[in-house]
Amino acid sequence: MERFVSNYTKKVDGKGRVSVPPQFRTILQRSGDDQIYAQLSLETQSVIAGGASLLAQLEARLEKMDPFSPEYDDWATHIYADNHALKIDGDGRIILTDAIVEHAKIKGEVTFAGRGTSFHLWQPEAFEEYMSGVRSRIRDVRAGGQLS
Amino acid sequence: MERFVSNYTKKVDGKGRVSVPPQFRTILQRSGDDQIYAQLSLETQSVIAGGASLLAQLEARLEKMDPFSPEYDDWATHIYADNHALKIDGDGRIILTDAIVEHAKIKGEVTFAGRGTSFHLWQPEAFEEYMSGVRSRIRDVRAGGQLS
DNA sequence: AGTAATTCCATGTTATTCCATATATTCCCA
DNA sequence: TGGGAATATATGGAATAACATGGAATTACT
Repeated sequence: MERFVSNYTKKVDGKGRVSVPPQFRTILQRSGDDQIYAQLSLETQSVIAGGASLLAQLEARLEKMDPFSPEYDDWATHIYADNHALKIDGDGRIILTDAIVEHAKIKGEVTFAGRGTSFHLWQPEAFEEYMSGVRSRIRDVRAGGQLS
Repeated sequence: MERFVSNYTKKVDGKGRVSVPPQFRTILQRSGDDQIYAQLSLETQSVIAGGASLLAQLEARLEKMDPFSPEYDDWATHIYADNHALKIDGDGRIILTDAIVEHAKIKGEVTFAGRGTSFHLWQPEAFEEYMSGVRSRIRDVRAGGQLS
């Protein structure tokens, strides 16, 4: 399976439309996806996005749980109710929902950040901050001798 | 099978009419449902809704029980008597029964929340409260190291 | 006939699709 | 390797279609 790699920042117009980076669009098309599943992240002010395989991945975790447990209810509710299906239109654009825009504090621009089998949506500055945190944490671990 | 994903809030008019979100309506139509089975939730002030497959799912649980046990009677009664069949009219609307409105404390607006093979009906504020509980419980589990 | 329920219709609103142009990218050949 | 043409993308706006919503008309019930 092809991976979502690199990051791209795109403009959002007044109607909430954004054109999906062609590199990502191609991957989605090839796996037969005509829409993006976008889930609000619980850890950061970002959105986890991907094709049908992303939803399948989440559902696989769900299926390992006891269907009558409260944990199952919580997880299932989050997976489906906090998930937004964004159709890719004829021009390769998606429309961000209000919930997504509010959660990620998006205003004018969005960054699409590759994450392998999925990608994340960020407000550009928030993404930069997050990235510098990521980088310095990795550096710290290395300095401590964990990695060569 | 297609999943009920995302959440949508709709107005309820004086006659109790609500238009079903087109995304959900399409899924129901495609599976041949012209009505919605709506069951009062025993856990929360919400209503569990879906097509014929939802009822089939509930009946499957019933069939695993001893038909001569008191539990069977209770469960069977709940499945059928606490269940309201809501016809979808020509304009894509359903009419909420008084029992549903009272149980979910609906007043003016309802939220349709996707739950995969079914969806839930909530009074909008109650839904938001429920969701923040769901999200924080999942976050707590993760912080405790249960999930990555 | 009176009442309630359902279907039908009208209209404003929203969402989606379509189109046009500017810009960028790729490809081909000199 | 440097144009330059062809193709693809980005982006805004216009046209079209779908939807939401209230009320009226019709039907069913008693």
